[in-house]
Amino acid sequence: MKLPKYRFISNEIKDNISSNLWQVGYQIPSETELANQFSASRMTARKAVDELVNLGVLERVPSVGTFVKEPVSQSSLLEIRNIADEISSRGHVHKMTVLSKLTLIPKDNSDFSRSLNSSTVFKIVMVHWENELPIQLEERYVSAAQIPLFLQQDFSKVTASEYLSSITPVTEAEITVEAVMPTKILIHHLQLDDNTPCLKVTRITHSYGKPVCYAVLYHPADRFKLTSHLDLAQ
Amino acid sequence: MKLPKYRFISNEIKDNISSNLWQVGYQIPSETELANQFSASRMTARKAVDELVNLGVLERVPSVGTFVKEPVSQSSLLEIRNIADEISSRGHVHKMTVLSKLTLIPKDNSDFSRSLNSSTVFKIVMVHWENELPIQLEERYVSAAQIPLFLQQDFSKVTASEYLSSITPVTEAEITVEAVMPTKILIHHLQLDDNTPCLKVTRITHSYGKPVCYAVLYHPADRFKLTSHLDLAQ
DNA sequence: TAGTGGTCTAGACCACAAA
DNA sequence: TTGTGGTCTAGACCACTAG
Repeated sequence: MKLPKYRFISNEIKDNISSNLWQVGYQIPSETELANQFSASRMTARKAVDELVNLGVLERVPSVGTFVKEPVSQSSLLEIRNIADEISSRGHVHKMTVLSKLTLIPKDNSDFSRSLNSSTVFKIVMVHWENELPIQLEERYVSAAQIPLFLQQDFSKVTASEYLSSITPVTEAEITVEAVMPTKILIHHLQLDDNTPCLKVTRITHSYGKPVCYAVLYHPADRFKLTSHLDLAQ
Repeated sequence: MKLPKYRFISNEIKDNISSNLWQVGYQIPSETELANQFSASRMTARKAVDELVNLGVLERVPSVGTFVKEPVSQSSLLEIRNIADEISSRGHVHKMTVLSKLTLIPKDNSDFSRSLNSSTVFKIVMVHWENELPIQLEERYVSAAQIPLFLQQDFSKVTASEYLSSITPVTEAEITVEAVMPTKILIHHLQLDDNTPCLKVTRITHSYGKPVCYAVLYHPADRFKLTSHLDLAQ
């Protein structure tokens, strides 16, 4: 029932971070210092730091120090990464333009209405840019009943998926990936040759069993790959 | 450039597992024993075990011992299902034809040689058919040193991925998905129009850290979608 | 009771980065 | 030169399990 000392230390560190006392980029006390502060050996202090490094909360830089790490946006597996983060993690500039916002009463035969199962649906169409080059056209449908303020958000500051997951966590996702030839609209907005295929990613996200969002993402083949790393052990 | 001792120990353990000397459920030597075997302190031996526990390769049972853990079967997440199973689960007939079998001494600049890191590589090219319609062209590269009998298998009975996982379990995978226009060879073998894009799936699988297989799978866009279901909760 | 993993200590030496 | 993390040692005590 007793808390190990290293766990106590790592909890204290976590508290300092979650209370914003130690913000992203902050250099935490050295292992020796932590050991002194908590009257522990360096090995024990180090083990506390180890835990948080493995959790992705801290980052070690040899010979320099240990720092509070930028939290990774979404979950680990075939992670639905935030496109804005992904672009900026490549050191590039992300921009977003909205093509249209609509409120729809879906016909029952459309794909998204079957999935969302809602009487009123918001639709938004956006283009994401990486360094002035369009990289993704995003069509997104959400249930108006669940996310009533969806269309009033400014998605150039907080991406649509960030906004949605701040309201309601994503617990499940269905993903479909296809290769398609672009429509005229896609050719125009993504500035394509007519012979460039596109990756079409259709993603239905659920929150505790309820469908939240139906999204269709188009990416020019020559500017985009989908990658994922799987750890099958465990 | 020197390998830390704990890494050396964990490599030795991994070797014992991947060579099937220590099978699933096997109780590995205790930490004290490992320390003696490798002339290390118990803390160092323990750190080696820690690594593999975190990787999900080993499992500790307090007061009892440490055991080789069951790897989760390949099917769980974003699984690329066995194409034969998938086709027959749709009630269709699967057939496979081999286009070529080769033994290669890879040049260092090829994608697969960088990944496989092997001096001799087997390559096999196959086409999978669903009800007399070609649905996938598979290019597969494996390390000759690791899988010496690869080319002698009859993959119409046991698929290549089944054979490989019977020899050595897949513990990790890197997957890349792209949309590409087909080459002439693809157009011919997959019986395509020249305007049909293809999904190109590149998959590198590892077994306990060692690369096992580099596979490139091409699917006609109009006959194939990649789907996957994710449970993000927990 | 003997053996296991879980925790902890008080040292030590190293390579490296920054001042 | 100083401080950092990276590694390593040779002990120690504990709670727990199994024979």
